[in-house]
Amino acid sequence: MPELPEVETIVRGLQKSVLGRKILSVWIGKSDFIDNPAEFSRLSGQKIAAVERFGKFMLLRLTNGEAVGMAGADSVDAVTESAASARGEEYAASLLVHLGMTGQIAPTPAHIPFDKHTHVSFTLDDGRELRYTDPRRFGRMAYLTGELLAKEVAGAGADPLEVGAAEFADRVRSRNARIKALLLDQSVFRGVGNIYADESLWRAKIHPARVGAKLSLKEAGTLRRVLQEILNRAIIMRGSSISDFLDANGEPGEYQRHHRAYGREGKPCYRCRTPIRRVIVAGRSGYFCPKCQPAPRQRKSQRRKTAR
DNA sequence: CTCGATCCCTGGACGC
DNA sequence: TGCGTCCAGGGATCGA
Repeated sequence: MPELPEVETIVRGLQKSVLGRKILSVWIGKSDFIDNPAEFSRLSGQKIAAVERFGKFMLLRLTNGEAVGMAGADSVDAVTESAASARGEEYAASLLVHLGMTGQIAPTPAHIPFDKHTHVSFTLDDGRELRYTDPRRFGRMAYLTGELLAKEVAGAGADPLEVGAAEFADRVRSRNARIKALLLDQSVFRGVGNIYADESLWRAKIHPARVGAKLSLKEAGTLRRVLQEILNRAIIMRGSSISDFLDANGEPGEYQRHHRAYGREGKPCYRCRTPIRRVIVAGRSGYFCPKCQPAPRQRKSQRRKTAR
């Protein structure tokens, strides 16, 4: 399940492998995970000018190989466009890619047969094909121009690696939802998923069902610090390979070896040896140490819902 | 606002 | 070997 570190790993791989390549043509198989598949024909002829990560999204920034301006664009517009482009502020369009649970994207030599679940393939000008493969199709792709992209970006939460202590504490402590739900909410912090939520809560010794507003300033500060440490460390280790995550070179990440809570139900806590437990919080499995991460006093609305 | 439930989808685990 | 069943889970959506 690609979260921030895994997406960052893939983005860095794509920056090395496809930056500057021109898309010659597009092939689409199943398209039910694409916002606007008809628009994809516009990708032909465009150049991949940048690859960026935005939360769990990847953005392939595109510049038009041909004249950028619309019909009738005069030279002033052309100069403006060029200057803006040089500053890296504007692109003709962007291809938004979300890997969902099982999505993979990688350049592949054209002679290699398609994987069973390859749904999109971009033929590049160097003979390779940038292929998107996703068995469960929980991912998402969209061809976005400036305004659509702006709308997409507007609702996103803070980047957990960039957010300051004050803003982090405010985003958490102004909410009555449980901290696990807040960490998973992409409109609060963009990029955090189940693994790194559990890992950071374990490190901060905070129970996943604690209410955001009831965290102390000190707890919020600790949580931010360990979350950033964990994400940065995971990026260095090229992410966690839980199911089938592979980086751009087909190599698994290493960070799963450092998991302290996620997936460790019944195994001893690395701090106190108490068996790790699993609960459902915010509709997701949550792994935690019942001793190190003491449960909050029960609210009437959250009585035991985990039995089934 | 916050919650749980439901759906999307397929592969893998498990039971027989 | 081969079924059937259950489950995982990011995110959208809906009703409570």
